[in-house]
Amino acid sequence: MQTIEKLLESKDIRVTAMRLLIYKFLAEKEIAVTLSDIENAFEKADRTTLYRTIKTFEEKDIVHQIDDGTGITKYALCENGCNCEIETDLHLHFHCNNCNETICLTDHKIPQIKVPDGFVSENVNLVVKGICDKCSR
Amino acid sequence: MQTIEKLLESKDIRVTAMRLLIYKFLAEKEIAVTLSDIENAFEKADRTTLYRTIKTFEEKDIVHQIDDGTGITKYALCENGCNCEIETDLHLHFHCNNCNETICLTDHKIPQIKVPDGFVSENVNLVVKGICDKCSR
DNA sequence: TAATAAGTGCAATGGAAGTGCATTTGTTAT
DNA sequence: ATAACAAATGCACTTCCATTGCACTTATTA
Repeated sequence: MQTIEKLLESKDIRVTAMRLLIYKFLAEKEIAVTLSDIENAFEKADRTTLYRTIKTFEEKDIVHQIDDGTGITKYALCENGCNCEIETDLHLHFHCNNCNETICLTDHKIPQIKVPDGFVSENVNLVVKGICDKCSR
Repeated sequence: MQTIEKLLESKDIRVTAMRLLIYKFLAEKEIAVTLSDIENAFEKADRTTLYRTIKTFEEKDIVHQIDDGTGITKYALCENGCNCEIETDLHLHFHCNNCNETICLTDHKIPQIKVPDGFVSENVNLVVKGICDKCSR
């Protein structure tokens, strides 16, 4: 996967075996994953390494953090051209109360939210909870 | 405060000194509070009691839980007639990145969110982050 | 007033996040 | 090529919040 290496390099991240594996793992997943998920997938690797890898990815805008209300932070790959830090680019997340999975609804942007005078909106976190398409069938 | 007692009884919650105090504490606060906040306010009481009291309040829809992304769950009193469990009644929460306080914007209802076919929306959690009115002055 | 249920307090557990330090691996310059 | 250096990884440990089990106290009801 030459492309992943290029991507990492373009973000000033050194290419290591671990990072390639974790990137691939995230890319295969369509859902947001917890640190434990990654841990289970790579039992040979140390938790700290996985933790720091994810944090590195997060800093470099390769993954974004999701707070779906379960109390456990999840992570998902940013899409091509995803600018997580830009407010207007924020998409919403769907958390299934049945299978407990959280997915990015990338093409569903968050509508403009009005806040009272004096309040300055910098960021919006929107999680819709319910039953996902797999579980509702 | 006869009214608080009536309220608790109407929700099938036994009136105790502790519960009245905690209710009053929450009523005085305009912001959402953490368990630690309550703990600090009632140093004589045990943490467990406070925890279970809040949980009881939550079950009976007297308070609602707020996940503002700080990783610490906060709680706030439901307003009169607030039906937290009803989707259409959901208000949004504002978290100030400066003073770290979270408040309910009760009169700001969450706009209708469209989800893809197959997805069933049951609940929406919306947290706007930024600078609150006190800090922006 | 005895019996019972609910509320409270103490102690302990578990899970996730985060940090310090030693070791290994990779990069760069001589 | 190799020494010097920087980054990455692994291990151990700590902290913080959430949660539970059990004993004890308080309130309710028969």
